[in-house]
Amino acid sequence: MRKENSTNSINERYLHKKCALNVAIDIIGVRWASQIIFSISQGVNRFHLLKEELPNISEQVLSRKLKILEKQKIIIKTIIPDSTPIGVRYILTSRGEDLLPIFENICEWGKSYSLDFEN
Amino acid sequence: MRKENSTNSINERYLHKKCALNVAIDIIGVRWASQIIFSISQGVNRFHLLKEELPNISEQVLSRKLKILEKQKIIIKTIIPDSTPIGVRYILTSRGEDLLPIFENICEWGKSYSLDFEN
DNA sequence: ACAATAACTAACAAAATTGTGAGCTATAAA
DNA sequence: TTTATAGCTCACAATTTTGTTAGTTATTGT
Repeated sequence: MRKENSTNSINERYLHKKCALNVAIDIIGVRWASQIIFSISQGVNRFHLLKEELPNISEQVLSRKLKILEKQKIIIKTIIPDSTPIGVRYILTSRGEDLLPIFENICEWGKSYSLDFEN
Repeated sequence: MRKENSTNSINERYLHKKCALNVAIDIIGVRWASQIIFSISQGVNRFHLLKEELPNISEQVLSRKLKILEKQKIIIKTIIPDSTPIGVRYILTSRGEDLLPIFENICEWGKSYSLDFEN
């Protein structure tokens, strides 16, 4: 899937090495990721709930994004005991929770930005 | 270039409307953008200096990114008077400067993240 | 037996971002 | 007059991300 030797990949690695800012940006900067993390923090923490909350996301895309966030240790997938059909709940790790105050700041910045442009 | 009626565009608009967090993320989350803003804040504020600092970026890509940041009113392009060949200097707007403390936080988060993964 | 629900997955296609190669303008120094 | 520097722009191609369609498993309720 990913070509390790494309300029694209080389540039990605270059930026990651240059500054951890770029590492973080590549995690939170992809579509849906920040919104999913925020939604989970608000209690929208199950597959079908996220599907309702984000009506335009397909199941395959949601599944993919959750899997990536899990691999990045930002969320943990837990099985709800004694549930049928089997229930899954996603919770934030402490690393995931550390993002929430940052999101607050980014959001504030975004609001003042939107004021100028969307109106 | 951009298809206004693709699901991709519709989803983008949906997320922007849902929360300004997603507006901001779409600005700072594209390749090179955050690094360029940070570099300019450090005095690497001319076209050729940025080219040196980021050896893997092509002139066309750098030019494109600067133009977008200018349109977003994050940087301002100023002509250096009485310079030959004509010199250009990029400076951050106050909106651009407001990003710097946020970048600090994101960077800190990225560092602790990298500790777990890159080593 | 059949539909419904939760939570996926695989193969594929479309769209968007990112990068390439060549060329341009203007000025000045060698 | 050729070369160098600063700062670009164009048309195009490669790569990556994002979205689509059609399934699957397992269990419960009807």
